Amino acid sequence: MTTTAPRRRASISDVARQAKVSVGTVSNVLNRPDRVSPATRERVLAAIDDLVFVPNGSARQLRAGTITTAGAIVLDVSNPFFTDVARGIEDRLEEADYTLMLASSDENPEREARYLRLFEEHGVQGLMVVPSTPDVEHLEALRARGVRVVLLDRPSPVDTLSSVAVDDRAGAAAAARHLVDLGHERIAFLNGAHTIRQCADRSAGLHDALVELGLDPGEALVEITISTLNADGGQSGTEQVLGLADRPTATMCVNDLTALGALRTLRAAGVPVPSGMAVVGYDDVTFAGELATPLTSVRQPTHQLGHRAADLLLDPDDVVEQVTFQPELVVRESTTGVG
Amino acid sequence: MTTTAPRRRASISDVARQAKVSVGTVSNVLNRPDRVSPATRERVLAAIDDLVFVPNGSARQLRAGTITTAGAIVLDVSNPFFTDVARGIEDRLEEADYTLMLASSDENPEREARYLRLFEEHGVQGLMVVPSTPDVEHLEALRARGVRVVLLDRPSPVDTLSSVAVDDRAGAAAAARHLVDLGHERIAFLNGAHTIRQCADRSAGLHDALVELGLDPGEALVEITISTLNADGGQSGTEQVLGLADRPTATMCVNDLTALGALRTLRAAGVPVPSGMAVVGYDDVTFAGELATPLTSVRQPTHQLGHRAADLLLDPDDVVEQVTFQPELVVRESTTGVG
DNA sequence: TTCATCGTATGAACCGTTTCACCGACGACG
DNA sequence: CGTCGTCGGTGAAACGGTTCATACGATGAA
Repeated sequence: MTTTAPRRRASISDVARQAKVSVGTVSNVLNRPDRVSPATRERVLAAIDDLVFVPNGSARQLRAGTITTAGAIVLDVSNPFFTDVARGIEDRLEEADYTLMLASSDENPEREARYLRLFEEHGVQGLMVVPSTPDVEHLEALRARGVRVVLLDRPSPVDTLSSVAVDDRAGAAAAARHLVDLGHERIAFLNGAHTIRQCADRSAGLHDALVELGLDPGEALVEITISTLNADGGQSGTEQVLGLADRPTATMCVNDLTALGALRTLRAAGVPVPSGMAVVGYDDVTFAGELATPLTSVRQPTHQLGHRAADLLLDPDDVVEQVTFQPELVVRESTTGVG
Repeated sequence: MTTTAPRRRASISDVARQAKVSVGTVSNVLNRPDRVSPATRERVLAAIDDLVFVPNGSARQLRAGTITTAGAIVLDVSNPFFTDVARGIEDRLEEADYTLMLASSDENPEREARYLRLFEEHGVQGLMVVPSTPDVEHLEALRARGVRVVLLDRPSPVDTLSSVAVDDRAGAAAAARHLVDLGHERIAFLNGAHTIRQCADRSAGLHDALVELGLDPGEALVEITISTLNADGGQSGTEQVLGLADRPTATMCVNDLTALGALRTLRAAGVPVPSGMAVVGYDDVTFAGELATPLTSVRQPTHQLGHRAADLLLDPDDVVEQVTFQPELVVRESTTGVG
C-alpha cells in the first residue's frame, strides 16, 4: 500500500548537462556513435546510465517520423486461428527487427475503428487487419494517407489494397462435397453474420457445392446465424438445430471453436457423432484431431498466412498484391465414424 | 503493383489556415468544443473533414504527457491460457476507455526487455507482464521511473510491485495428491525451465505434496525439462518418459497444450490412458473436457486474473497489492478412466 | 608561416500538438 | 457614461528529441 513519487523522467538535455556536452552530441551518441570521439562518448554513456535515461519515443518519432512497429487487428485474440496467424506475423517481423502490437476488434466495427485510429495516430508503419465489415473504404483511405495496409484472411475487393487470404469458398465447398458424398442431404450451417466476409464466403461455397451436386440449397441447407463465433455460439446454434422439425443429419461449423461447442451439446443431448449427426469444423486448430470425436476440419495455412502478410507489409517497394492460399480438408471421425 | 505517393499528413496548422482561425482554436475544437462558438466550430470541423486531418499522436502525447493505453506482455500469444487472461484485461480496460496493446515475449528475456522498452518509450500508463525470468529488478526500476507495473500470473517477490497470480504450488499439490490417492507412486512431470516461475512453483508444489504423503520425491518424481511449453514439448517429453527404464504410471504436464502432445504421443504408442499412463494437465483450457480422453486439469480463473490485473493498473490511488487466486482441480477420465 | 583540411562538437530550427496568459468586443450595471 | 465581467479567440511557449549548418582546434602540406 505505498505510493511512489512521480519523479520527472530524465531528458536528453539533463544528460547533456551532466556530461557537459550539447544535446546534439548526446543525440549523436545515441544514433551515430561513430561520429563522436571515444572519450566524450564514454562520458555521455556514463551520464545516461547514471540518470537512467530512457529516450522519449514520442519526441523521437515526432521529429524523425519513422518507427519500426507494425500493428495487427484481429477479430478475436482468444481464437487459436488468429493467434497462430499472429505468430506467423511476429516471426517474420522479428527478422526485420520490427515489433508487433496486437489488438482485437471483437468483430466490432467501432472497436476496429478505434484501434485503427490509435495505430494511425501513433504512426505505425503498417497495419494488418482482419476487417469486421465487408466495407473497406476506411482502409483504402488509410492507405491513401500513407499507412501500409494488408488485409488479413480476406481477399481484397479493390486493387489498391494488398491482401493475404485463404480461399474460403473452396474450403467450404470441399467440406460440403465431403458431406454429400457421405450421403447427407440436409446440412445445418452454424455461421456468423454475413457482414464478416469469411462467413459470407463459406456460405457461398456451401451453396456452390450443393448446386454443383444437383441439390437445392434452399432445402438442403439450413443456415443458423450465431452471434459469437466460439464454443458458446456452437452450443446455442446446436440447440436450435436439434429443435428443428426436419432435423439435418450433418452440421457444418464456421470454425473449430464453434464445432467444439456443437460436439459438447450433441454429447449432452445423447446424439451420437457422426451416426446421429456428422460435424465438420473449420481451421483445424491444434486440438481438432485429439477430441473425443476427432474433428473433420478445413485446414488453413495459418502461420504462412501471417508470415506472408508481414512480408508484404515490409516490402521495400510497397507493392500491392493479393495472395490466396488453398485450404485442405482433413477428414476425421466426426464425419466418417470409427475406422 | 502500384505505388502511392507519400503525401504529407495534414497538421493542425493546415486546418487552422484553411478555417481561417488560429491553431489554438483548432485544438480547442478538438478538446473542449464548448469553448468555441458554434459558427467557428463548424468551420473548423469542415476543414478537418476536408483535409482528412488525423491528429498526430506523438505530438499530442509529447505535449500532454498522458495516454490511455496499457500494454501487456505475455509468454506466448498462441497459448489459450494467456489469451484468456488478455481477454479479461481487455474487458476491464474497455470499461475505462483504455486500449490494450498485446505483445508476446516468447519466454525470451531479450524480447521481453525489448517490448518493455518500446512500451516505456511510448509512454504507456502501465504494463502488465508475465515475467520470463525470476528476476524482477528491471520491473522495479521501471516502476520507480513512474510506469505502473502489475505482475501477471506471478506473485510479486517484492512489496513494491503489484501482482495477480494463482497459487501454483497449491494447484500442483492438489494434482499430485489426486494421483497418489489413485495409487500412483511414480510420476513424471513434464516441466519448463525453473527460471520461469510457474514452472518452479509447480515443481515445488509437487514435491510438497509427495513429502506430505510420505513419499520420497527423489524416487517418486521424474522431472523432465522440455524446451517449448506446447504440444511439441509434450510430445518429445512423453517420448522420453516412455523410454525410461522404470516407467512412471502417471504424467503431470505443465499445461494443457503439453498434455495434448502427451496424449497424442501415448495414443500413437498404443499406451492406454489412464490404465497405462494417467495424464494431468494444467490450465483447464476450453477443450480439455472434450478430448478423446477428457483431461484432468487444474483450472485457473483466467478471465478474473486479467480483469483484476487491469483493475490494479487503473487504480486511482496506485496502490500496490498482491492478489492470489486459488486454483481448482477438475477431475476427468485421463486419471480416473471411464465412469 | 600560412592555409586548406579534417574530425568533433555546437546550437538553433523544427516536428505537431496543448496550454495559458492575454486581448478585444460586447452587454450589463451602477 | 464609465466600469466590469464574460465570451471567443489569439499567439507563443513548451514538450523532448533529430538534424544540419556552422565553428573551432589541430594537423599536414606548401
